[in-house]
Amino acid sequence: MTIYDIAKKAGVSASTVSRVINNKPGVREETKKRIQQLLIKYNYSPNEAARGLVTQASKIIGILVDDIRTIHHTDGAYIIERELVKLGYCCIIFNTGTDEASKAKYINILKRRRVEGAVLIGSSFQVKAVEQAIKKYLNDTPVVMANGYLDLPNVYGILADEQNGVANCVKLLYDKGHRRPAFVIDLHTPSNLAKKAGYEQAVQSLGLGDILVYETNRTLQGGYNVTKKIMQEHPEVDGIIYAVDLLAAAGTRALLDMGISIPKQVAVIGIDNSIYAEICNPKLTSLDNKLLNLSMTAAHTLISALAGGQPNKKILIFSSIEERETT
Amino acid sequence: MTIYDIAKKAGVSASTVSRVINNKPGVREETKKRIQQLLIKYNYSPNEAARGLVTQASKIIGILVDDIRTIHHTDGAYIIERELVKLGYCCIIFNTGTDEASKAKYINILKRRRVEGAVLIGSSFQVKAVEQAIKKYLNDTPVVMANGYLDLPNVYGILADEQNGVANCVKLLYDKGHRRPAFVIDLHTPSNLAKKAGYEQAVQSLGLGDILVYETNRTLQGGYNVTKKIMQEHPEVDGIIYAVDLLAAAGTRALLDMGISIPKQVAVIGIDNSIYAEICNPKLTSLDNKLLNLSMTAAHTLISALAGGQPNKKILIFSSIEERETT
DNA sequence: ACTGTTATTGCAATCGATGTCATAATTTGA
DNA sequence: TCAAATTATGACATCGATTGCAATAACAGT
Repeated sequence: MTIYDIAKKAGVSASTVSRVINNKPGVREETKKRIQQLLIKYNYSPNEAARGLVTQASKIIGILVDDIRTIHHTDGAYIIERELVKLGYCCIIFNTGTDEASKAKYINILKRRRVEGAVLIGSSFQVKAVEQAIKKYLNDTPVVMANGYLDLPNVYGILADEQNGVANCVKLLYDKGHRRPAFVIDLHTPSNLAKKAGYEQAVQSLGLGDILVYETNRTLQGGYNVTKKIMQEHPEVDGIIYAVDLLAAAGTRALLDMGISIPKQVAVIGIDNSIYAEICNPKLTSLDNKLLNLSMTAAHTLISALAGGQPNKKILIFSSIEERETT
Repeated sequence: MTIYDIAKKAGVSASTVSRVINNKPGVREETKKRIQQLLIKYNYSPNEAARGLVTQASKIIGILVDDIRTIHHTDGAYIIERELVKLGYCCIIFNTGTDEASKAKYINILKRRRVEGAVLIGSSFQVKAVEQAIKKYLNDTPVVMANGYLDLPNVYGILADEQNGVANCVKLLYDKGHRRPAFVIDLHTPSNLAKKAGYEQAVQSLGLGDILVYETNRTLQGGYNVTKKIMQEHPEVDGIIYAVDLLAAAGTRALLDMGISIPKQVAVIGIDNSIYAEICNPKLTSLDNKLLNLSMTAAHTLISALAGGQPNKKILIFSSIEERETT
């Protein structure tokens, strides 16, 4: 059922039908009524692709998510979607994985779909390949990075202040008498490297001795094993900060299984203050990077840019520590 | 940069450029090379909307998710997205909420975008308003329901066998000597009602006395409070089955806080076997509805239907119980 | 050299909308 | 009642691709 079919049935031209559909003036009330009834009768729905072709407005926003195992990234995508749908946009969502080349490929797909804006969720987009792809394909399309930044005229960055956040975690441990903190990292994303830098900075400025950074993969088993390893190699450790709550959750279990009391002997801090932190028993103290806030800010930055506004190029979201039972 | 721009620069017609882009035969090798170089030089990307208009193929799949708080629904959406992207589709994702009218609205949006197929994730799509909207707008578009079914020619249902699954949970408790099971439900979705029916059926067939069904909202606080209430009103209860892992996680904490030992005094079973069940301490025994399997099956059912195949109209996915530390 | 084939290429219609401009219909004013 | 102003409507170009068919070019074969 096209606009022409309706026009024929109504005995008018397509232009008139178009006017009615878009509620434009210049149609006699009587014909308008007649056309509206036909539109309903035949379940007419405009073809947005055709409409977008002539209006040069796809009304599509592209959302790329780097890692779907990261619960707040996927949650963030849904939050952003919800805000944009309110304005009549629709969102195409892709999970790109962490590989650079495939990210560039997805940015090209966004171009082919002629998206009006894009949101890149995850710090791993902060790489050369993405920068080049944006320059090449999304040159005059607003791009908002949720927890990342690239220095391009059309890119807006919303960043969590992770370095200071983690430094504050070390200070919290220090204030509670824990002088030998370790840090567990999984992926080497810019975000995680910032966290690590915060840990190192605080350890040095407080004079807490050697840096103790351990690596593992982002699984419960990984978090469990690395924790046992830490305690075996460095029994003097009395606090562990994990790059994500998931690992911290596994870590607390490892500590309990080793008969170590939390937080008395070893304190634990997770990062993200996700639902995991609350489900855990004992409940995790966690660095709250305000990721919900970050996603909302990303959405509204994009909305502002789409409306032709001049949003801030770079916004820093401050963190706080949600203390629970592991410190 | 359109196909005409490239054509002009190459000194050929748009048709020839189109042939090169789509790798069709009938272009001299030399001109082909020349055009390909220009395509790269000017970063040409085809406008998929224009292409879709003439080919009558949007290459878009619509995914509707009823409740983004349900972690396996959102995960399911990403799994389905990944499978379809491989075939060159792109997915528009909407979260509809549980309200019927808005679901119909989103189905209309899918129509306007001329999606080639749709996936509805969540049992709450199993309602009249959705049935009518599908009939009206997606009449000859394959629609796959992940955990739901509607009797329409173009609808395919992938269903978790929740009723039997929960009945088996009651039997498991029975076999372990727990004779007074309670059941906690949150939303009144068809899925949850099936779970409840399974509970009731098993309690009756095993002759375990009164039905003990409690309601709460899907929050940690809700799960915590309802558990305390159950134990206060019915201290004889020795097993609790929760409609979702999240509530079970909160419930175990409530029991522990009351000084009740798990599973000796009261056993706990969650449903979905999500990451929550593993993060919990003690780790939750959980009914595994194979939701990952369900999502994959949904994706492949849609893919088959898109390819013109005749997939099964209704597929039942059998569940199993993942026993951990709470039974 | 001329005709018959075959390999290249271009013209023009099409997809389903929108929007400009011209024209037809209606209303207003004198 | 007729010109002028206003309102309603339609014809047609356009957006950026694809594609069937016609036209041209290249190349054999005799």
